[in-house]
Amino acid sequence: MTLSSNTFTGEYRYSLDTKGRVNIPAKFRQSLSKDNQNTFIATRGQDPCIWIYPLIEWKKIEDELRKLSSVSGIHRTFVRQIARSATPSTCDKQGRIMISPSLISYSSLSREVLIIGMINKIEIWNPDILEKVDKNNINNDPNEFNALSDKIVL
Amino acid sequence: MTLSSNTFTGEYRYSLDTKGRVNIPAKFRQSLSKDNQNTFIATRGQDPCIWIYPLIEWKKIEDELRKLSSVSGIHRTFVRQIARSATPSTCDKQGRIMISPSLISYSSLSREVLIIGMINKIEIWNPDILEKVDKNNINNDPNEFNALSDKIVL
DNA sequence: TAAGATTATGGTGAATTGTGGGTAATAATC
DNA sequence: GATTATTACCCACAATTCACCATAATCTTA
Repeated sequence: MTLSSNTFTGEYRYSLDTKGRVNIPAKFRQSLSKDNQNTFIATRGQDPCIWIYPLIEWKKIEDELRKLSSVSGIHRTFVRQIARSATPSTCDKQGRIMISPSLISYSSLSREVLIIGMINKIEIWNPDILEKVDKNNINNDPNEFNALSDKIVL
Repeated sequence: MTLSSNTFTGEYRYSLDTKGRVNIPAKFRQSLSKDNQNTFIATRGQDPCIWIYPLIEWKKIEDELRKLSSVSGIHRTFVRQIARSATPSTCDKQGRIMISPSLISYSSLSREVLIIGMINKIEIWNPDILEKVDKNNINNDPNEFNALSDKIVL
């Protein structure tokens, strides 16, 4: 009840059950505004993880994608990557959503999953893979973020 | 009652109890405006410490983070670092907030902690680590700040 | 010095939450 | 139309979380 609606933060270790369902953390569900009708859109992330948007947030993405001209090959590829795997899913009464087999294999999920609040969306990771990605990022220039100081004040 | 609301200054030595709770100094609590609902958001600092924002201040950060495009890898990493560890916590009747185990380990907190007012946020340090960081900074170019003269008047 | 505020510490219990699995309803396939 | 596969709903259980209470010690202020 404290954060803005449709805003997600925090990190949770949950499990993907044998039916391909995964729980949406209660805190995330509470943050959802009514007009989402408990519905999310799951799609391939730009990293090897799953991105999950609340319906309302997804519609903003749709609008952005519409603006990309399909005359450009890169644009087509980009739109295709995101659009083809986007699948809507509604929470069941226990607060879980279903993840499609193709998304599960894309993000190499097994039983244990890491759920991360990313402000306007949710990420689902295989914990081992995120760890590797993290290490990779650290090995890059640690002052990498400095350039962001023009864009954002903390 | 003298400073603007939601503005923090000063330094305090407090203790982290065995349940991971830490007291927010009374002076800081008194400085909080009502619309914060006694709620803070704790997250990883850019230094090895914890950053604690009053709810209202955090919402500004949220807005900034929303503007960063997830098409950029650096932006994703940046948002993830901050968002994944961001956890809201409301003061209990004793004036304490809960600190998550992952934040405690990130900032290497043990029983004794140093709480520092940083104007728009609060920092929580392991005193030993801050001392080291301070020494390090001194060893750098003492004129390092000069470049800031365009940005701030003292 | 006395009274009031503030901090330190830990215990308790009610409410919530994550998880597993059974079953009925619906959709898809042949 | 019959059979199979898929999906969503329901119930149950164990574990955790978290807010509240109580109390002692310390510090501040009148």
